[in-house]
Amino acid sequence: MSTIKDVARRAGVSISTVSYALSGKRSVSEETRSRVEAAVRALRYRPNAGARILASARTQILALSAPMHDHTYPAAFMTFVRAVTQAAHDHDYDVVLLTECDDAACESISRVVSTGLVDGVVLMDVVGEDARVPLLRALGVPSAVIGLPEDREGMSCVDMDFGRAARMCVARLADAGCVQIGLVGQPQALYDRGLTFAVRFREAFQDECRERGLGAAVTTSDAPGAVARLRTSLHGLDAFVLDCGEYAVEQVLDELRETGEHRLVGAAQGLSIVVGGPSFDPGRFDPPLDAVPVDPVRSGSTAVSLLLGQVDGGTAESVELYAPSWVRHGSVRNGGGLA
Amino acid sequence: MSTIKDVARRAGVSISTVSYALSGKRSVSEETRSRVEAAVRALRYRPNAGARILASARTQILALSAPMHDHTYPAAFMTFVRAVTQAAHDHDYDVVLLTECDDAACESISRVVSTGLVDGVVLMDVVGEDARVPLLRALGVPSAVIGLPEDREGMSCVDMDFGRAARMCVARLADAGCVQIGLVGQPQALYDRGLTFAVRFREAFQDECRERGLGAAVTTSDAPGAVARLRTSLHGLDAFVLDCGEYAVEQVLDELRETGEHRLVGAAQGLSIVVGGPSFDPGRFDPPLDAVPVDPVRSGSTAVSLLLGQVDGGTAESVELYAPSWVRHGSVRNGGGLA
DNA sequence: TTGTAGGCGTTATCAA
DNA sequence: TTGATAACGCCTACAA
Repeated sequence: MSTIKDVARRAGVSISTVSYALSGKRSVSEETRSRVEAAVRALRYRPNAGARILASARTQILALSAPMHDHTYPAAFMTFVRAVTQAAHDHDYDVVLLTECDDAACESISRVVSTGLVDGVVLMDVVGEDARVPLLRALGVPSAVIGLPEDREGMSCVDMDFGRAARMCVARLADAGCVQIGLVGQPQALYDRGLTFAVRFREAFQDECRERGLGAAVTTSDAPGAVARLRTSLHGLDAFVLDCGEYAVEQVLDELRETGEHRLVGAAQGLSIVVGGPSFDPGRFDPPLDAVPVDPVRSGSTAVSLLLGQVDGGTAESVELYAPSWVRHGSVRNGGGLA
Repeated sequence: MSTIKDVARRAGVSISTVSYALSGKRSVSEETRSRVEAAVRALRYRPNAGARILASARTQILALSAPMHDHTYPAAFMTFVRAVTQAAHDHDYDVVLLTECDDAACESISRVVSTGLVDGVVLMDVVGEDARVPLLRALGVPSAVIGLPEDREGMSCVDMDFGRAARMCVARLADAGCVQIGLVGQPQALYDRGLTFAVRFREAFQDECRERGLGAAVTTSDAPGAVARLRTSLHGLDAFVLDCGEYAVEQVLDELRETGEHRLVGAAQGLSIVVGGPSFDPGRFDPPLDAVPVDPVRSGSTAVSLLLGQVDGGTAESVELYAPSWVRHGSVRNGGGLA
């Protein structure tokens, strides 16, 4: 491996000139610059990461804390991880992936931060009272949170507005003439863990139904039979909101299939269905389903931008809850009150 | 942030003594060691990553090249990524995740290697003629491949023996008395890309059926209707081998459900089904399915071990194809010829 | 058992 | 516009 010294010698200039020619942090004559560039190419020079980090106190690396536990949805995990790494690479950053949970997650974060391995930390999969949040604050490291922890003083957060998403689902169903709405929520464990997107969605769903005087029932997607469970507590059910994983959506459709009701999804006299906040494609079900999907790319790139803003000396504390948008596939009657 | 200098001063020893006390690379008296440790705790000292990397030419970081394209299975991706990061952490290594595909994947790899950011590279999702393989060889960097590229001279590879897995599926079905076997393979795109596990499985399936004089038919899982397609080309179908994604497995079961055949899966006169090489749980289907699953933890930890062996000066070139093992859930009649 | 000191490859300050 | 040179923080021969 050739070093900056070799480049300097070959280009007939000093080391510092090479450094500046490459970083552009001070002006260099056109002629020297091209001599330096030629030498760089000839020697296939690449600045050494360790030396650069030591001298500049910038690593061009950020940590992504993406804890993986039994209830992690693979599709969501993958999509968000991809979005964050993509956004990071767009800004010439690499990503160190930390997959531990709970205490081990905190230990990993403190290790990479306090050894100076990373310039900042992105948090995925946050819960209401997330131990990583006070940790990041204590460490005083640039950071961004995908999700909405309770305690967000001084934190930068980004997420879809799941409350608004739930209200949007209810509103459209109501506009379409539905009056008895059942929610198939996440597995109970997610609420117990306090995953904020799930909690926010469910609460807003109930609030909106109450405010509109609609019948509402709620169940979780731990076991099959969600449709039957909802029907026992709410008669005349005419719409479903599915805030659950891909597989649970399939189970609901299977249940409807047994009675042939799946053929009437979206029909004037049939059931209406909408999926809340999926990170998978709601159009590939049979029948295709309307949805209010999250936007992982937006979440990821916003998180990275918020983070890098702090690295460059900016301030933190900004919460970006972006508006949900509706994706129509015809599973809500009357086109969701708009047709 | 306190440095090794602060620790040395506080402990009343020299810098090198602190270094040695912490690394254990030379003996230190019990008394000084404890004084050093006390100082480390008091100052919350953590060695600086950049400095350590620069001085030691070891980064304790490895790159995981896990290209994400449209056909990537989320569950498999997640499981393997987790396994690799877990194994790396067990060896005090961090993982830089590279998600780009094709040329961009190669560029990322050469960047992190030639800047000296990583000590080695793990490859996931390799295809037969994978451009990353010759690249790694040219770079002369420690590496390990999860999968089996054509050209593996000087490479360390690990994977389940998918050929043997396919033969095992056929053998058990044959032992159970099945004579007409249909394979639902991966989407065509995976074969076109040359993903080795898919190709190896399919070829071995066909070979084994031929050698045993069994009827065999093959289709892909691009579109629903796999069962019907197989039946048009093979009459009297009595067994299925499913080497495909989770969703495609569901579709096959749905198809059988329409005719009520799903109730006879595994029965003496019914259909037999086995899933080849899944990284998802085959027991959660209805009915639960027998399978010959991959072992992502084994693949990941073996890959990391092979890699770190090279970092410590060992040699490369070793191919570990571990034997498949059968997971029984009752979807093959006669218990797979063993009951 | 411990200390001294050179070097790792950059960046950035200070002169020129 | 350019060049010396002092950090950056740690590791590790070499000495004692």
